[in-house]
Amino acid sequence: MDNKQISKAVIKRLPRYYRYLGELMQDGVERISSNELSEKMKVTASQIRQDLNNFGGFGQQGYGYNVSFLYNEIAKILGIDKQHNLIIIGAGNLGQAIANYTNFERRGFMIKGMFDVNPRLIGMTVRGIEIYPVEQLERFIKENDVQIAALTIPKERAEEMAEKLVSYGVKAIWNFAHTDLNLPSDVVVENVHLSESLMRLSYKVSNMKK
Amino acid sequence: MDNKQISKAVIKRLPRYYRYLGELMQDGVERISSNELSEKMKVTASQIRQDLNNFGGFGQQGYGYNVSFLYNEIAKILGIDKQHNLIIIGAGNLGQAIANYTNFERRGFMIKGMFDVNPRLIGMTVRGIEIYPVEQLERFIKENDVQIAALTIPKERAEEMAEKLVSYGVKAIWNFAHTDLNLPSDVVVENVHLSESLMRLSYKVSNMKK
DNA sequence: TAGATTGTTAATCGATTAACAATC
DNA sequence: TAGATTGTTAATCGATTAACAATC
Repeated sequence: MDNKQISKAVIKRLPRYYRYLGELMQDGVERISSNELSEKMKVTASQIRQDLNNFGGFGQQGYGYNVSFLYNEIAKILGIDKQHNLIIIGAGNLGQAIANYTNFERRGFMIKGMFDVNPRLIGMTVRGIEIYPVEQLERFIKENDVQIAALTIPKERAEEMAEKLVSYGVKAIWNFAHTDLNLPSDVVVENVHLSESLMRLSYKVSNMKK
Repeated sequence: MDNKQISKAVIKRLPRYYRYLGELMQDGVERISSNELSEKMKVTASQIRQDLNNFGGFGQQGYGYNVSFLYNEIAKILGIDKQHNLIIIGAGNLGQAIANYTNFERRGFMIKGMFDVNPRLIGMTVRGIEIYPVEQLERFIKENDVQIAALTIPKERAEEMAEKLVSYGVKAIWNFAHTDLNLPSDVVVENVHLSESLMRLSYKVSNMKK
């Protein structure tokens, strides 16, 4: 919809704005200025105004921002005002952890099914979500209009599986495997590399001492 | 040890270098130039050289970098050449997923125990790691020299628990709770906010179309 | 209207890339 | 020595912050 390219740094911050605005709503706050919000979030008010103005003038001079309006606008920007169908590849602990997390569904991410190669898991359910054999992937993806696949399998099989998923019509991979996926440029990949996160933590601990 | 401040962007990239170097080692590659590595990793050779030179001259003109030497140097920088004792707070799926991930231990992160409030879980073990009641936290942390705590509990109890952990001597929190922790500045926090990651994915999917 | 606060331009800061002399 | 490639300085690019006129 927008023509000018929004910077990656801005996108990265949007979900955090969304989270804070949600909390403000729960607390019954109706309006907030960029200055108040900046104190809460520990960022500059300037950055908040700059970020939001990438998408349009959501505020009002002399008043600030209407919390619930802004909340909904950010939801639209993030595309979480629409439903997304999601499957989980790999029904191990991590896959099950994701399946158990009900908040995703509240944000429009419908977990349609889980898939695994382990015959002992097939047919079991996690919070009502069934585990299917990977042989049924193609049909399932097409029948259920699956756009997103969470990939929680060992890195050795990740790339091959990702390619398969894409060929079946998946548009986005939420990649938990400890490897980079090389996929066509029209496929979206969001990486969650836990081991890298832990190493960054290690760096900070090791180089603390001040 | 170093005096000049290393930029956050550089630190963020280090674990990825480490991963690629590890793979090169496994493939029996002994030396690599910044140019070859840049092609593999899809970054500029300039960036690689700049990044590494924050920490010292690891390469050699006309030769490139010795893979295993560089691998070990980055391990030292990241502090993963030393052992870190870690506990997991919250023995749900996510906590168990972390406990099951053996690679962490290969990198020196020893998972000493898990803790939960649910009496039904107490005494159970995950891959030999025992689940203890939270009442034993203080003693356990002191007796086992625990530096790092992975926090996989609901956001409502996260801040309070984090403060407790810090008061017991924990120096770093690996935070999976969907909230920001406000802790003393000498405590290290590394956030893994899965719901924010999924929203970023949603943004990318929704604004794709090119 | 006066006060408050946005939207937006300009200034600053930091990070990335390019270029090349140093040197193995 | 000649060729290759680093280490490092300089140039560019992008992101953040400051400032203030516009306006509710």
